[in-house]
Amino acid sequence: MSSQTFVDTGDNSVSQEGSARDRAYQGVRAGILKGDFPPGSFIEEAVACEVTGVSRSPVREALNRLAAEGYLELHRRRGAMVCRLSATELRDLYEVRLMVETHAVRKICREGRTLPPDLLRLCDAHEAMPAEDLLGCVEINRLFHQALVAAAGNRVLVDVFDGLQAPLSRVAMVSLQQGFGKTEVIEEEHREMIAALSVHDEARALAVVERHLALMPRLQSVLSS
Amino acid sequence: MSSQTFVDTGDNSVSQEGSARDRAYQGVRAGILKGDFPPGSFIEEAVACEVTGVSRSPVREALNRLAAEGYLELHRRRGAMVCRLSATELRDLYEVRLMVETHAVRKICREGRTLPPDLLRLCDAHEAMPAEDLLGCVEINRLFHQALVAAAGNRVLVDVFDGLQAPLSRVAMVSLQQGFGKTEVIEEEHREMIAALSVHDEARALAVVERHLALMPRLQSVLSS
DNA sequence: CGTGTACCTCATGTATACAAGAAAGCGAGA
DNA sequence: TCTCGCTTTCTTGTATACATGAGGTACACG
Repeated sequence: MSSQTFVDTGDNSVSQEGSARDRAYQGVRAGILKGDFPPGSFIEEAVACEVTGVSRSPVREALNRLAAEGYLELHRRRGAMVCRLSATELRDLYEVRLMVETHAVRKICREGRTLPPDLLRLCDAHEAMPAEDLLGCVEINRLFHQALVAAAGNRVLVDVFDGLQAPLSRVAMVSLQQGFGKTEVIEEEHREMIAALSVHDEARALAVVERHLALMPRLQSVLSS
Repeated sequence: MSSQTFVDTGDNSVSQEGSARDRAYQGVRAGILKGDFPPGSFIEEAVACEVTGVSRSPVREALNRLAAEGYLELHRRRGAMVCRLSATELRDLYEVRLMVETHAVRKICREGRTLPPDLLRLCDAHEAMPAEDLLGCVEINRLFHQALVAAAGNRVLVDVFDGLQAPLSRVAMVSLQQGFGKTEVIEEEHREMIAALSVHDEARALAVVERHLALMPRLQSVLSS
């Protein structure tokens, strides 16, 4: 999640061992995604401290970062509320996501860009991933699309895409939990995209992307809870 | 700057009086834009404390926010470095900005959306603004384009646009300081955009936007210093 | 004179103590 | 019994103290 401007250490993994702030960030984020902190609920700093085992200073920084990424809403002197996902926001979100990925696909095809080998490896990793590791599946999926956008060669575009990831990850997580998203289908469509992009078939690639992104915004009701 | 997910108090002004964190944020941001902290330099927390008159806790939170917005790069155990703006990043940035504003313009025209009265008032405000208030001009310009994008009716798109503002504001600031951007020209083009959008003339509106956004990325040399 | 090492300094990362405001609970009056 | 207001308590906002690791300097050795 390189939306935050850190010196990227290169590893894009979920490094559990890092600073106290990182542990707090990972812990609270996982809690939100897994549903331990439901939408609309407030996360008290003290609770976050107990959960993650660090003191308030790094916890506050983690909460600030999660707010900047769109997981939380900070209410002055009230605390951090887990964002609700409304139906309209979901629609807006997928419209913007489609705009971004469409732009990337067009650029890749028109400029004849070569795809990085990461994309294929991510498909294999997706296949090898145990189906019960929901967080892992979501992460792999995120990395695939991120690599796709990155292949367009515009770093700012990747940053924008990363900025959408907070609600997208939550949607994906709920989607898998509810049994909507089938990982096999997703992976198959990913391979289709690679096939179309490899030969710079813009029309076909766009069609696949649109179909792929049209699947998800079904589960509005589940989210606002 | 609603990139940060706060409960918007409604006023979009630069409220100097707020929490200590806000004062620190405003102070350091202004210092970066005015050039007191040149690109590539490190901002020590102690210095930021002296400048803004608050203690390290709120200063750290302000620096974290500025990093999330793209003003600073946080180096672990090294501190906060003012981001350099490279030529390629500038190119990428304007490509993405054009994508966003183009999308907004298309949507406004195709869906026959009415423009908010704010747009005209912002033009008047721009005209009335004293030319020596560079920060104020940059802010007005930002608000105009933000309102334009907002008129498309997609909140996420506005958030994405806001996320681009850090480097855009810096470019605009340098542009004015160096005497590149003429405020009269900018304002005139703004009025042209409004005219084209009011009658939903998509082709003309797109042409104006492209011309308007093509002006700026001239001053690569000035920025990386 | 150049280089390497050890120590020292200082900035950041973390923890904790203090201040202030908000919300909930309690009591008195209507 | 309901309502208004006060007090109490708890949470967040801010300040400061302590821990840790990076970088610089000085000294010794080749």
